[in-house]
Amino acid sequence: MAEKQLRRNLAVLPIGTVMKLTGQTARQIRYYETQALVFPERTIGHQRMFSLNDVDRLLEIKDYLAEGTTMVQIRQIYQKKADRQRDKQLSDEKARRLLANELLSVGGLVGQRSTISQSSKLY
DNA sequence: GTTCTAACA
DNA sequence: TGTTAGTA
Repeated sequence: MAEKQLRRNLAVLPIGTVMKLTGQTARQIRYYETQALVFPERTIGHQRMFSLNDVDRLLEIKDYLAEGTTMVQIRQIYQKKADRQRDKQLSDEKARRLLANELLSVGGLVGQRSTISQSSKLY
């Protein structure tokens, strides 16, 4: 499941393909990048390479615009979404650290017990 | 031939 | 946002 999501983030599409996929002009697509709505990678020759997720994002933007949503509003929507994802990531990391610490302490106790039992055998 | 940046009769 | 100029 995480592998699929990883592939969707692979930047493999040149702007010409994205134009056909989204029906948007190169001018628009580049403008949306300046608005931090999509984040295409760059080749060594500075050419933009978009991922499948970028295409989805562009299609979403297209719908928002069709509904009359302004660029400012769209930017805020994705900004907040990005913030929520950042917070979730942070809380996930915190949870992992807590779990890791618990496992470590349990392992430590087990180690102590075995040490105790071993030492009790010695007596 | 495609894409990029910058600029505007 | 369109379009064009000069590049890479």
